[in-house]
Amino acid sequence: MARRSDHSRQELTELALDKSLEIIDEKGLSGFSARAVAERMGYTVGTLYNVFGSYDGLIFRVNARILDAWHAALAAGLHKTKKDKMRYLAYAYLDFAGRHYNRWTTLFEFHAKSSPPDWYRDRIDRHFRLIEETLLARTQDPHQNRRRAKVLWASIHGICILALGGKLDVVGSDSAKTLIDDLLENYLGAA
Amino acid sequence: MARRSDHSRQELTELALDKSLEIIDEKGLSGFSARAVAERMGYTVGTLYNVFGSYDGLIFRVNARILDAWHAALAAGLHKTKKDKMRYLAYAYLDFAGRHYNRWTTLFEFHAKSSPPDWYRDRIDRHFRLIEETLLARTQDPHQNRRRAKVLWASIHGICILALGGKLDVVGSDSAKTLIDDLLENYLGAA
DNA sequence: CATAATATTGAACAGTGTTCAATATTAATT
DNA sequence: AATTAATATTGAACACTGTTCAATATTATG
Repeated sequence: MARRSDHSRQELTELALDKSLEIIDEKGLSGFSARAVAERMGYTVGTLYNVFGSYDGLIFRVNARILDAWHAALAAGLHKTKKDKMRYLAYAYLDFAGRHYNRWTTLFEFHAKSSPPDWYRDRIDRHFRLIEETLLARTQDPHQNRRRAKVLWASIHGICILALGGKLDVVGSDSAKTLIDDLLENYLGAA
Repeated sequence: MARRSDHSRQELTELALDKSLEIIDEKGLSGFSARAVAERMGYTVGTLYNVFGSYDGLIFRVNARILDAWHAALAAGLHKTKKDKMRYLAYAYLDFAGRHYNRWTTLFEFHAKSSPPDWYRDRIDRHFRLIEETLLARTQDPHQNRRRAKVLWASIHGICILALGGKLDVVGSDSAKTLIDDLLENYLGAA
């Protein structure tokens, strides 16, 4: 039996999240389970439930981790970019989704039974604000800006999720990148 | 015990698909299970597996039904529409997704372990061709046409899935319809 | 009418999230 | 230091999932 002094509560959550991402990287969400995580931690399901309360509670934390990494990857290069920030953002979006495909799809394949906690919604908002602020360099009208941000956000998401999921017959020249180029060219070029 | 003369094989599949859609309409994919379908049919799981082979096999058939209904809804009004067919198509897309939300999300929430059968891919292609052909009225270059169809297809999909899923803060004026309008206006207006 | 063929059943299996009494470990108190 | 209170950990149990398959019931065939 694992002694309770082996890991503090915080170390325990850290360990759980690490092992969770490990499993997701290896097998995706379908290979993910509470018992699988517990086993890799060297603990049992009970302990996991004592820490996270429920399966949903655990995955929300895992997804928050993924969102944090994703946001960091987007924001990092954005500050260094001077011209055409919007295009950089879209590329970086696609790049992360492709590089960490299993983590990225987990964000959307997971359908919680309960509604997301506040700290999770905050991370979604933060993600969205990135596009909104990048667009702000182009437009001044805040209403129009928000609407355009939503359209671009949703469109880029749609392109990534269908293209990377192999549901758009994207081969050769018509890669996901090309589609994003086409979207930005025509949508923003006209606006 | 149900006699095997009660329903022919075809009647059996029909019954199963009907009950499946019934459950999905009521509870969504999370309330859907092989046993639940069998129970409503008045049979047992074994019979269901004898007919459909596997859970994935069943759901692919259910989803094909949903795609058929969706395609019919899109195509029906499209032929009657004269001007701005593209806008009609996008509206009809959104309308079906909203009117039969549980059926629509089932199409995307279901993640098969096996790759889809040919007759399923055909239905996806047929769906995509609708946009492609509608666009053809605008452009002549087939390469450009295909690319634009993909971009629009993915973008509209992204808008619907995020907006209807409540992940875009779409309230008041910024409804999903408004976003679609904005997309078509700017993307096609420039092209 | 006997036999071959097959449709249907229901129990069994391994897996899932979830709960919770029993136990082991630590902290607090005397 | 010994006892007691508090809590972390366990593992069995529950209801559910998809899946399999021998046994049985039903129908078709010779």
